[in-house]
Amino acid sequence: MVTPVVSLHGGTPVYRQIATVLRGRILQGALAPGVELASEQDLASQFGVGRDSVRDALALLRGEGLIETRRGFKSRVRDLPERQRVVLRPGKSAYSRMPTPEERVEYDVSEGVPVIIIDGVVYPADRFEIYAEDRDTGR
Amino acid sequence: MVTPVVSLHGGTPVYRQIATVLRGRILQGALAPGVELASEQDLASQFGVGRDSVRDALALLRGEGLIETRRGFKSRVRDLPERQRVVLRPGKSAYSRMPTPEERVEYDVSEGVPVIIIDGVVYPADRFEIYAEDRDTGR
DNA sequence: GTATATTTGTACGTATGTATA
DNA sequence: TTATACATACGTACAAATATA
Repeated sequence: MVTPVVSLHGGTPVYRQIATVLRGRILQGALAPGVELASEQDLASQFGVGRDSVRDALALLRGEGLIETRRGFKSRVRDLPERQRVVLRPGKSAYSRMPTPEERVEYDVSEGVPVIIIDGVVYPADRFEIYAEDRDTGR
Repeated sequence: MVTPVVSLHGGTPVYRQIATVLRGRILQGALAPGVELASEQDLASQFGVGRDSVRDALALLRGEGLIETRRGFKSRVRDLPERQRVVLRPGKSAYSRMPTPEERVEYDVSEGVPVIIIDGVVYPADRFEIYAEDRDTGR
């Protein structure tokens, strides 16, 4: 396979071009959940760019919740768990926002993952979804 | 006022220390919504660090939805609009995640702002909240 | 158990591009 | 036109966490 073209003169920043390539591989399945990406150094060599551009690209993907990175490890494609239902009772409301650093630690929320707030209770949005209960059927 | 202490040897990375200081000023009200922050260059001088550390700190705050940055402008504290209610009908579910780059453009979603998905419809989470309709009262 | 290498994180620098004032 | 400000992209160096020999 030929290394996808990344050009300095295409108008689009290099790091976004790289992010687009990697995002495509993830969404298309070439990079399956749980799979490790190449190291930043290797990606930089493969794309013929500096490590900075690769890191910016990976930061974008992290921000989209597509990959997760830990120091000492290569980046991995995120394995999205099934979302559990949280019932939103009639008359109640819910909103979503990014977590504070403290909340990220307390609830073990990955980068690029919002939280949902119901009655002041925090639900990481990658593990929970909201469900409006149907009174008639009770489910 | 004395410039808050930022130390290279405190264990906590400099850019996080700076983010903590600025976040505190925002949440405490010293930096009100709509107010401009000092330029990256000035902040770097004030804190006695490189521009990179300041930029990393601002990126954190952007990711938390606290500030917004536009090329050519100084960063500004975000002015959060009131959230409009979106009714979640009984039996329906909603979830939240970070938007794709395309969605961010299409729906004009700022950095650090998640989206809520109901029936495939995208709602920027800083402008909408979910409401479970109460059938008895109709509101 | 101890080094050594690998990998990401942090922090600095420089230069240039693009948008605004 | 000029100056300012943020964005991009390159580089270096070292720290911290992990994996390996």
